[in-house]
Amino acid sequence: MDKLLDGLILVRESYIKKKKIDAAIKRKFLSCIYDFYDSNYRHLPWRSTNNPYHILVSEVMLQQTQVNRVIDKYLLFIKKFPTIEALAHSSLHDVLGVWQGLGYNRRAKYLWQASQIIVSQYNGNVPDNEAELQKLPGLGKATAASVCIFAFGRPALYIETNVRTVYIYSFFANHQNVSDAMIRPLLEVTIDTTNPKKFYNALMDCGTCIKQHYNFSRHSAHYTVQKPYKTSLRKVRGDIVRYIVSYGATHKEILAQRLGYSPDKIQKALEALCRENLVCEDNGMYTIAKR
DNA sequence: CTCCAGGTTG
DNA sequence: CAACCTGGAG
Repeated sequence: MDKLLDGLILVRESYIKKKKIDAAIKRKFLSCIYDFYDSNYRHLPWRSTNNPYHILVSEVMLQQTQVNRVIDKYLLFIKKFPTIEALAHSSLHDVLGVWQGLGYNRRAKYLWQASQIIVSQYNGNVPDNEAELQKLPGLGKATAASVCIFAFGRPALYIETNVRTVYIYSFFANHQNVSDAMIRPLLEVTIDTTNPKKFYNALMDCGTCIKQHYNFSRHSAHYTVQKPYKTSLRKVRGDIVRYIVSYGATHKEILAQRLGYSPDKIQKALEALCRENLVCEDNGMYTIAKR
């Protein structure tokens, strides 16, 4: 791992000297990340499948959560919903039940809706190009690219936190506010089009390693500071969904009482959840939405 | 207890 | 650009 960090510093120095990435620097960069990858490969369940639906599930989970928290949920999810048809035909209630612990409930709903669109409009086949993938709910630029890469082996340009870390460490270590627009051209010339899956898997593992030693997130233009937890509605919303998922339809006064929030907070959270169609009201009782 | 990781949506 | 969620780290 010191070998990775030191090797990439040599890449950085050559790049500063030559001010561009020539064939020699590209070769050096790739050999650094592949050497590391060959001896530090992480055996992750979604790396040993070619099932595009399973890849889609893993990528949606990974866009919001760190690897070690996704592994068990991913295995549980594909066990419970082994095919895209199984997911499409399940209730949102059941999907959210498996999702609890991952966070961001609306993304579970987007994934569920995406599965229904794929079944009804794509004959159950996950689209294999970025434009179509990006039309699906919950898939933006990054996840569309990652599905192209990991499900179909296409050399898409994929920029997420680990990729940013590797490129900032290798090429922008003394910069502030590095934007994705600055990273993209370097990614374009360094990408290993002969094996995009291996290339990006290696970047993921290298990024994770580098982060254990340096935190470059503040160098990225994407870095933001979160609002304080207590002044937001996040926790209340999550608690409500978790309660309804385990106990079924519930009256709002019961929610306030059981969860220990003021009726006002419960009311506000319920309004937001209903507005997003995650929860709905059925004469005084709140349940998980049906669609 | 506070801080922090993560990409998409509206 | 703010909101979304959870749980591990400090």
